[in-house]
Amino acid sequence: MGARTTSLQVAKLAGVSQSAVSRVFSGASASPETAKKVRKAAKQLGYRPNVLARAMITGKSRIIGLIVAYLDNQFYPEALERLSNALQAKGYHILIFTVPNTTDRIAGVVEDLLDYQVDGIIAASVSLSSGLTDLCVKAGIPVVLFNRGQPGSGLSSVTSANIKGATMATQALIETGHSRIAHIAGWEGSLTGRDRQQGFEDAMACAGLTPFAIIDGMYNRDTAASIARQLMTGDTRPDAIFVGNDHMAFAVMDEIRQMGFSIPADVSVIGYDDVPLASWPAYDLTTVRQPVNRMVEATLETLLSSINGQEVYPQTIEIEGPLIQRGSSKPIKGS
Amino acid sequence: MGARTTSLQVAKLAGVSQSAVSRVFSGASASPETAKKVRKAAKQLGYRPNVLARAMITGKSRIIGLIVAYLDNQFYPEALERLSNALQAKGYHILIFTVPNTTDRIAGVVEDLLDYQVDGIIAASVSLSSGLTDLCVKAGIPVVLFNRGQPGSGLSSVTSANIKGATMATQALIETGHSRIAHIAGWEGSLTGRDRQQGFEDAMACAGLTPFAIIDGMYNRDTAASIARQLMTGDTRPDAIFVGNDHMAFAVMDEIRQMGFSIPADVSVIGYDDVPLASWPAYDLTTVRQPVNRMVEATLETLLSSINGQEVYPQTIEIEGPLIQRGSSKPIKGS
DNA sequence: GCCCTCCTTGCAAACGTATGCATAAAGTTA
DNA sequence: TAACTTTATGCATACGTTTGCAAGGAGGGC
Repeated sequence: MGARTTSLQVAKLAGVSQSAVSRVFSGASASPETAKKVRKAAKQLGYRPNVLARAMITGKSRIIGLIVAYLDNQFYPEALERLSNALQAKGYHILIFTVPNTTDRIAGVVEDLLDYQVDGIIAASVSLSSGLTDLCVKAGIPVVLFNRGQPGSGLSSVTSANIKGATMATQALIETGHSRIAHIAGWEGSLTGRDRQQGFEDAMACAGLTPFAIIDGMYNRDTAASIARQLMTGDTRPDAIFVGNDHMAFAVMDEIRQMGFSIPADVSVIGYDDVPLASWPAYDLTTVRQPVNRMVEATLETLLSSINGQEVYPQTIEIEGPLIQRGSSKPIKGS
Repeated sequence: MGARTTSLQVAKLAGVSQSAVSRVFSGASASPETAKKVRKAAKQLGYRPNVLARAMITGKSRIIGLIVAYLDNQFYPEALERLSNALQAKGYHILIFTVPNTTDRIAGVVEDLLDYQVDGIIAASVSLSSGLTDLCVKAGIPVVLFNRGQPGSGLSSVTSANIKGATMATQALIETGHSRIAHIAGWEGSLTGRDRQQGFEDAMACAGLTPFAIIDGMYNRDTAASIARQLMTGDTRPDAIFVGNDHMAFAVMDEIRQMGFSIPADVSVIGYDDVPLASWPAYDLTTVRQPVNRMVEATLETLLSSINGQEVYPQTIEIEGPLIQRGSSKPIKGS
């Protein structure tokens, strides 16, 4: 057992050379009759080409490394599933690397990745130090950042139009009569978080309003919840909270409701991402949609054309998504 | 670019043979001074061993194939994260294969898996036809079923003690005064679903009660929701519903609340899994905990000892978890 | 000082495939 | 039919490692 059949054994059975077998299975030219003999013998022996051996010689492993940090945020499993399905359809597969919250362990992870000779890397919500970036570039391995830009890194990135989305969300709050608007930001170490905060600030300034508060929620449920409690405890309270992502927004809603407040009567809440859970009645969260499908498509297109040798200059792709009005914020008048 | 440094280049720089370099990096014996020279040269060149080449010769790829179907059920991302972290710590990595809901495409997926020369396979909530099982056995690749048993398959499996857990949940409902208890089952094509149903029926029979209804929810949100609506629409309604997993239970709660009923005043709801979301205040779901940690540990222990050549007879491991009492069911009297 | 053992090291052969090169066969054109 | 082009095939090498084998050197016991 454990001895898989090789192309040589197939060759012998089919009465041809090992090269012939290889050519049949790698799509190179071969006469119809040889192909037939080879396929018959292969089926008989249950032969399938060894991907690793093939990878050694071609230099293409057909493995894509995926680095992912926040698997508890529903956005990422969904993205993972779509990435995986799309890649599988193209004959690639995902080698997954989960990275602990601490950023320092990422170095080891990237090195591990390179050891596997991956054809490309998708970094979801993860920042790469310039040293690591160099490592990948030097190894000739394309990297695409998913849902997290990194200016000056020279890497391609695919995100939603975070500034614009946050602006839309904030404007919607302003237009529905809110004036004491707080923002629980995403982690300020991430461009995505900073951009959403930027959009918030722009919209506020544009309306001549001062933010009620801006506090870093670290993309963390507990942090966000305790910030929400703090915000709702003072003598003057916000009448709306724009939260840096849905994952935190759920915690905020939970906390606020537990304090006895009503959403949106006492305070409106808007999130960002539109994860499936946002549409579930228990939360019914107004939020800015990140179009996962199109983000995934753009990511793969960028990555795969890099892999296929087309010189792709680092591009920063931003995809716009609509504001999805739901029950956690006051409805727009007249609509 | 793209030209990674090889052990041969390191050898030349260090003034030793290529074998020496290999031995240093594969942990074989080498004198301290050689090791030092090699490491220095390696660091200077940025050398790291090529895992694929190593895999070719050793026959060990240090890749574990993971087949997973329901990534929208929060239980699986969580399990995935823990599996990945634990495996990373042991020098393994996960090649992920998402499988569409249709069961027929699994064949192709398993073949793809074997092509990558994976050292082992974890099938999460997926059934393998006997043909596929044979394929893996013949290839000498150990398979462990995670959260889904498959009697007679000859494969090891790790699940929670589903019959017992379901019995506990049902008993809790009975003890708190419910008598018209319905069960929205997991997919009847899965042993996990059948076992939980079994536990439900046992407990009911034991108490001399007749199930109010037993309907297959297919592990699907929409299906579960429409069943819930149907159950709550008749003139006699259940006073409790035991749902086959949390994922469906959330849909059931959403639907019931939207109909204007109150939980647990009008109807108690109990789920199964204890995913993180179950403890969030919006649902506060009473549920049977599946101890993910211990299930992951057991899975890896079984899998890795198989991989390391220890003859492991197929084992069926069931891990017990407690009932977690929360607000979606009436509290036990006196507690 | 001799023999034996142990540790270290280099040589060379694998692992299973893809592919350049040369040759043979087949087809095309005049 | 001859010359030339295209297509098919086998041989041999290469990919980057691990590892059995043999040889060399160091050290210990007598």
